[in-house]
Amino acid sequence: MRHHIATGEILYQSGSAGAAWRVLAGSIRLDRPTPEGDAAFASLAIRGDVIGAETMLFGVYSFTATALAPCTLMSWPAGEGAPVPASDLLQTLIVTECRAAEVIALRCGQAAERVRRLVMLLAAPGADGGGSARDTLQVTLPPRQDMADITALTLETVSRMVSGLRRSGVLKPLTETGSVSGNRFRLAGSIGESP
Amino acid sequence: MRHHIATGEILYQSGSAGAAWRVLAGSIRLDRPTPEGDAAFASLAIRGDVIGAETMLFGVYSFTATALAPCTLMSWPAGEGAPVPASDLLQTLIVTECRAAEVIALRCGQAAERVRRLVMLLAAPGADGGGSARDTLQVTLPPRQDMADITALTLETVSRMVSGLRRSGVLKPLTETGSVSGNRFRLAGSIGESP
DNA sequence: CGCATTTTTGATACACGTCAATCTCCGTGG
DNA sequence: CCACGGAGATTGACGTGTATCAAAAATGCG
Repeated sequence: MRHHIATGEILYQSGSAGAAWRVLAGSIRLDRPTPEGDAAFASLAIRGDVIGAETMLFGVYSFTATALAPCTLMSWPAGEGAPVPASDLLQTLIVTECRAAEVIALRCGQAAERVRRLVMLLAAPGADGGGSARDTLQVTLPPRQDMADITALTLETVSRMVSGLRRSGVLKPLTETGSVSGNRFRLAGSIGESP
Repeated sequence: MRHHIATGEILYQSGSAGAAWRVLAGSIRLDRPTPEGDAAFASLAIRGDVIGAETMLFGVYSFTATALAPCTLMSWPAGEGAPVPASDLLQTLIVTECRAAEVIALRCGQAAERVRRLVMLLAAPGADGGGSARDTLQVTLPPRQDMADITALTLETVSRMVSGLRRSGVLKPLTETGSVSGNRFRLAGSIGESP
């Protein structure tokens, strides 16, 4: 029932058959095929979001879903055969609209601000072993190319901005127990820092 | 049942009570209030789109809707009291997702391309008196500041690009019978022109 | 250890933002 | 009817933030 995928893995392809999912942890990028044949970034899904709901009408996915970080997923709705309540669909619709608005906002303003906002959006309350890691936020940053696609910047600019966030102390490298995972960070100052 | 609003008019305000609408003609911008107090562009609605569906769950609008051109609207769903079929909600959800993806795409690439794509998106089959105005596309361009907000460019850059489109013959000024409407254009070459 | 991939850093160019002046379009009142 | 004034649109000159090109460094993997 629960499903796990690693960074870079494709959860489903546009056009293939399948069902909807709820993202329990991690982040997912959705791409849609362009008339020119290649795929363009279309949206972002984070913890709590439902993706692939279009299959309930079409049977096939409209977008391609790729993991931006290790993800935990669950098929949606929970009760397999049962019809989906209208309120659940509405809820999904609203969250989707808001997520879209946030992604659109990620493409406004200067590069440093945009990358910072993306990092904040991806951050989740620290889910480390302890249990009650209260107000510490953590992020697993996606590959730079993906961050660039999302923010409409280039890979190089994103890299520079991430370096800046590290230097300014907003991002502190985090080492998993045992191995060193290069893209995991702890966030200083949870919400609304200096610009 | 049918409702008309003019360019610049506000259809509804974020936070106020009301119901959902279907856009029959024209285009609408949706803005969401930011933490800083002001409003930021959130999404775009064009012919066929349903907006304000969140009121079915919350009772109040999450976004502020402003007309970008003279609009014709209709309350949604058509049958007032009746419960909305799940398939209609799904349909709305899917269209919303696609629209969001298109808006996100409007913020990729160079300025000229972006403005051209926005114009194409807003264009509708010529609805002039004739009846069967077959493959002629027409647009009523929004104020330049709104086009700038949508494409994440500046008012001045948008103005330059629109001028470029006029000079290159893509946009041909259109005069209404009698009065001259400054922002109405006819499109040369309906779909997929040279970049 | 050696190779492929990703990330980082640097130098340079250009597309777009910024500031400012002018123009056009309307409505208003003399 | 024309002068006046305001709002939006257009155009120009200039500076800068980011893209681009290129190379080195770090990371992961067999």
